[in-house]
Amino acid sequence: MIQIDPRSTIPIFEQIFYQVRKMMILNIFNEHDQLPTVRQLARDLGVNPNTISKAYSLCEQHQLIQSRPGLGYFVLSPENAKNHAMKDFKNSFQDLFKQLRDLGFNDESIYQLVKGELYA
Amino acid sequence: MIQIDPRSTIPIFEQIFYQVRKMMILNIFNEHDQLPTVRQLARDLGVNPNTISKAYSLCEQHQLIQSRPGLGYFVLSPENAKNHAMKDFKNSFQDLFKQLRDLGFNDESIYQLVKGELYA
Amino acid sequence: MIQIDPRSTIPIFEQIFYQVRKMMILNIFNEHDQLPTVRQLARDLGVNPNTISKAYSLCEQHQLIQSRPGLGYFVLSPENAKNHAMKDFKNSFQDLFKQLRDLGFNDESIYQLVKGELYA
Amino acid sequence: MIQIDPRSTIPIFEQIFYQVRKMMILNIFNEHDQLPTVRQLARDLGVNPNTISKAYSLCEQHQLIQSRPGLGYFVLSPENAKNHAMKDFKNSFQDLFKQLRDLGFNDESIYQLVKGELYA
DNA sequence: GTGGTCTAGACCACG
DNA sequence: GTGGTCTAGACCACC
Repeated sequence: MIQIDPRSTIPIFEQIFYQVRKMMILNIFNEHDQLPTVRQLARDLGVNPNTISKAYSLCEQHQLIQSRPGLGYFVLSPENAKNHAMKDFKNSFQDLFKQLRDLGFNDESIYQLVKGELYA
Repeated sequence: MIQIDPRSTIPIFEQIFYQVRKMMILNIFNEHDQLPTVRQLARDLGVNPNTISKAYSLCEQHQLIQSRPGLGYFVLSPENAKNHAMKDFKNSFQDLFKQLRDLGFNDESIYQLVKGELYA
Repeated sequence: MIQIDPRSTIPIFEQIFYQVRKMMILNIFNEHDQLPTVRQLARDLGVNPNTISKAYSLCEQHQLIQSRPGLGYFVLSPENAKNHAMKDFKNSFQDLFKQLRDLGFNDESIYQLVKGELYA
Repeated sequence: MIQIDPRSTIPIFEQIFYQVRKMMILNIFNEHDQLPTVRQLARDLGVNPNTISKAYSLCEQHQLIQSRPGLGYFVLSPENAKNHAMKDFKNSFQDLFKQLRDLGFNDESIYQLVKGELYA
């Protein structure tokens, strides 16, 4: 289910982080579910187990999943996943708005630009 | 006039690229103007001249400025700068929209989200 | 009666060791009492029997309980449990004091810190 | 200046984290100072550069230091280091108090125990 | 079996 | 030169 693009500039471990977060938001991974084991996912994706560990550790840092040594990784809070993602998106939009304002755009013109793109 | 943030995660050469593009859009740099020399700007910003060269090369590559060997770099087309920036912004918005749609958001909810952030 | 937290970072076999020690100190387990059998406790807690064995072995190793092959495990000495726990606590405090002293704290400031926390 | 004990049960990367935090608190590392480079410290301590990276990343996660790719790691906030350490110590004391209370100790007897150990 | 740590060594981007 | 990513493979503790 998890897919990566080895040619992307985004590091593999980050891609996996986003994928796990996404699947938690889409309720494909639910609370208390066990994630694919580090070794299994490494085999499936054809990457090194350390890379998976790094991805899962990143998820754990952000309180999305939890490791139980000897057992595996388990989904902690899909709610956190959603909040985390929304925060990211809001920051991204605010960053873009700020850059546009710095370029002389007023809010009305930004609004028109965004609207045009959304319904393009 | 050009300012960089050494603590930012954005590479310095990219920051300079964006700043040059921005100053062309704001008509601070106008057509045919000469840009600061590589060495001068390197001194002013306290960075490696190679970094300035890389930034200027990036500008040239995108048809914003032009090098005249032995003389320096000169503004080519503020119009190109504006088009280039708009293309970037549109791509950024489209990327965010795509990610949100992948997370199950429909266009109406994306619209509400963006609107809420813009007039926050 | 014995409870564990599978989400804790403390290994389960250690948690069980501490619980047994605690129940001996609180006179819930008294001298000569038989402990729950390895299999029974494993079922009750939903953990691997090997984990229980490891916990009981640890208790035995510290002279808290005694195995009688073919019969089970029996409480040896609640007194030892208490002494063992006190030694642990004293070591923990001494470790913390040492670390604080290494950070430049004098005994008076440590005293104030601890007092503040105790009666917080 | 940084020292590790390879035989300790505490992972090397954590030992280094604590050492860096300590040296920031003791003003051996001051704001904006550059830390030893990853490769240099790896050579000095005789460990793998990846281990140093992991230690430094941990420091960065906790907002103690900051990486500037291509330049090195730099001290961010000795104040954060102090706050972070104090939080750790307070949690440790509270944990010990809680365990003692669970064993039937009242605050007065805990107070006497700690006082006795501190001025032992 | 599981995750966690560590080593050795390669390659890349940035300055 | 710097840090960042990734691989391959080892060893450990825990279950």
